[in-house]
Amino acid sequence: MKTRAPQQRRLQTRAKLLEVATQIVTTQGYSALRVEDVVEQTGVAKGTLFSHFKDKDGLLAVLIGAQVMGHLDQMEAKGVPHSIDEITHHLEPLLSFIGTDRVIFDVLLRYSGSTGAQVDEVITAGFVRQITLFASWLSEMQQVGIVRNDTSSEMLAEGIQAFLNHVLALWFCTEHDNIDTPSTALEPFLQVWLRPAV
Amino acid sequence: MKTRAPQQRRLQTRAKLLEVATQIVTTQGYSALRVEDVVEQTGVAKGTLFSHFKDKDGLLAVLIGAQVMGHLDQMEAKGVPHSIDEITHHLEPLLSFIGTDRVIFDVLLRYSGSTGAQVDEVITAGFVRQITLFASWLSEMQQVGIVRNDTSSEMLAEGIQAFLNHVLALWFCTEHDNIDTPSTALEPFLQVWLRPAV
DNA sequence: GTTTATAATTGACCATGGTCAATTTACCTT
DNA sequence: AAGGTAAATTGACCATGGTCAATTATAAAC
Repeated sequence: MKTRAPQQRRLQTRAKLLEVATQIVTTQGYSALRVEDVVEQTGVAKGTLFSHFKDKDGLLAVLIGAQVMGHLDQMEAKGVPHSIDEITHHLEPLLSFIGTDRVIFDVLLRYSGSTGAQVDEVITAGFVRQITLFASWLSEMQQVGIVRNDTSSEMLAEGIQAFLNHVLALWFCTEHDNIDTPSTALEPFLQVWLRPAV
Repeated sequence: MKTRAPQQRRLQTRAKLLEVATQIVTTQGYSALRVEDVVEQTGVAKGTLFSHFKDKDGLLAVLIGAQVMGHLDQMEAKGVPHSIDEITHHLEPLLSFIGTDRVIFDVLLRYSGSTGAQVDEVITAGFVRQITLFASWLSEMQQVGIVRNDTSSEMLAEGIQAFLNHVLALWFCTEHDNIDTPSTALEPFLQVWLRPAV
């Protein structure tokens, strides 16, 4: 199957859609995004949006993916954590971003595990990158002896991912009448998961 | 606020709704459940369904909750596992039930963490019971020395929950082109999470 | 410049979940 | 039995995401 390069017009339309969607999302939040609003404000028909994005979640995934990538940049810039606590600190901005809106979490979870399948997907790429980043941290931390050494850094990285999702799920379920923020709740799990045998 | 006991009629209506919904779900699967179908086959108006259940997920939660409770009964009957592997075996039926349909996972996840808030909710009750069961297993296993003793059994139980959700999320994301079943994937995580320091 | 093939867009239409003012039914009081 | 009151039910209506045959714009071929 041969695919032709997209025309200018299409790229412009896509850019405009994303611009409008971003605008709506930043002023009203992710949950408030309505397909109707996006197409109306973009000045385009509804069908057009769905020819650019598989579904509403596909659009959201692009928006959210961009944010996640930004956070990953920040995290990467901070360098390898010196302690398990510091992992939590590095993660805090990402966690509180996801914690602001349930739909962010939902979209991330839906696309989370597709390791390598179609890497063009922003979310997938983000997850791969995140796991890779975690693994590189952990590998170095293992060498310094502040993280357990009896299993691979990849396994440990995936575990962090699991705990991340766990505390986020709790965060949304308890309707925030909970005292712990996601990153506070994460801390003890990481300690038990990562600390070397005594 | 005083609440009067529900009348016979209401109980019958609810029972009929659940009966029909169960029928649809067992023949066509959870994803195929349509509110329209349920009310039509029950011979009742749409509004009635929503006066009995908060929303479609609320209805699903009752159906799914019943199944989960059944699985918990089975698990409880099997007694305390003798090894970490055996935990996976005990969990396998529950895991493969959840693995059959994404909506089961979604509903469970949405209601998962509401620890104690309104225990009338079936799902919440199921989760509380599950965590309690895990914790009791782990506590005994800790005493025999086959599970790490450097943290509470409740913490370990919650961790199992996190890994359960993790492998299930992976299972649905990879569209099953994955070789590992959820319970196969779970095994290594439990080993690393639970095994005592060497 | 005309023709032609394919990319891009359109918008009427559909599917499905959910709401709520109005109506009917059941129960209690006198 | 009549009347009153709250529970239970109704169904027309709405909100929102998504589809697809038909139409229009673009670029390549001649």
